[in-house]
Amino acid sequence: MDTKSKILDTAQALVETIGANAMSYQHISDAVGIRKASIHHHFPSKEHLLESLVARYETYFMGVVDRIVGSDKTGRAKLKEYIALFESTLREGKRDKACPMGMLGAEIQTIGEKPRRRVRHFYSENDRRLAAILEQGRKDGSLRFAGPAGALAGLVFGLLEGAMLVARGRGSVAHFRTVTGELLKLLEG
Amino acid sequence: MDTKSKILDTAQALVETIGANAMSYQHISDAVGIRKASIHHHFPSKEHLLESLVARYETYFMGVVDRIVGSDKTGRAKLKEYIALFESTLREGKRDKACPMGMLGAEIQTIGEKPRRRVRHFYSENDRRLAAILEQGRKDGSLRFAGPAGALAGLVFGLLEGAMLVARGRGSVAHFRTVTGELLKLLEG
DNA sequence: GTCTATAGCGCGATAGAC
DNA sequence: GTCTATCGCGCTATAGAC
Repeated sequence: MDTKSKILDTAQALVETIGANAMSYQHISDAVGIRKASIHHHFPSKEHLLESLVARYETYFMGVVDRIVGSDKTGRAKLKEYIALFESTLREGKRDKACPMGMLGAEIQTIGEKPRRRVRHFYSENDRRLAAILEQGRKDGSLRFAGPAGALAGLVFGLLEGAMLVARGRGSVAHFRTVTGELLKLLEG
Repeated sequence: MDTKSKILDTAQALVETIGANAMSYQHISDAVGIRKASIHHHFPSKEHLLESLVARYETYFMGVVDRIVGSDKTGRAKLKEYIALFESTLREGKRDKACPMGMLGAEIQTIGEKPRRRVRHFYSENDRRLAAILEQGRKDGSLRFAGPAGALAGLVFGLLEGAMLVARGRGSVAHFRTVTGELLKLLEG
């Protein structure tokens, strides 16, 4: 695997556990096994690094979600798979991880203009796909709710981000599972 | 107002906007109008400062919530007031603010052991009160849901924290209102 | 209780050799 | 593309005068 990807992998893991503000070139240097100056060769500034990180994550995440959307399942089954994506991040590694887009959302005022725009773009792209899943569920009868699917998509995504942060704060994946189970119950009427 | 309170007020506003990691003694020094060394006289270390901040916020917040719980209203009306607390924080000041306990939840790995314990304690105390509001709503018929009220309390709180972060990321209080409106619709059956 | 002064460190970033 | 070396800054924290 090339150095650039190794740097991004490490940076992403750091954002997921301690956040972008607490992450440093020194951390990445130690983990990847190259010097700080070499990181600057690939990513001239921290803002560039974060921008690349968000762009890569959006490509990866939307690819996974697109496969879920395009599969041959009920809306409710797709929603369950979507939720499972977040739970798998939470369970990853030794220490609980939060969604990188949730962490960067919390740090949105300090990450710089370009990363900020990328994070907003991620939110928009995600909402479109999640709304499509929910709308399908309503049409095929596997989910029950009133009003625009986009509004409910905002609820579901906000819930997943918040529940991850709280669950991690409590050191409890069980808490996350309880909360998402509750959501599914509400949407099954 | 005494210096200690001024320092805590400023620190809290900073946590709500940029987070604990981005907040520095220099920021507080500039805003309060005293020197960095004077802040250390009141709070020997940043960890002490954060610990006091969370303790004070819990006392304040639970006091407000207790008044809501003890009032003569339906469970649904109380839930609306509880939600309004979060929206008022989001609208506060020039730049959108997030809930300080949500911000510290995101930064939970880097704030130190004592503040971490206080944040967890806040979550527990909050859940008890929110569950009581929801349970009352179910009994008086103003809210409809199945299963333990504690599980739904986790859902509601997670949603509020997450929706605040996402709404702030999008620079849109309207997003928060849409999402919380959607939650109330789901709980009204 | 507030001040000046400073220690000591880690940060992001750059210059230039190889 | 990676290295050594270093710059300049901001950070938390401390010592000691007033």
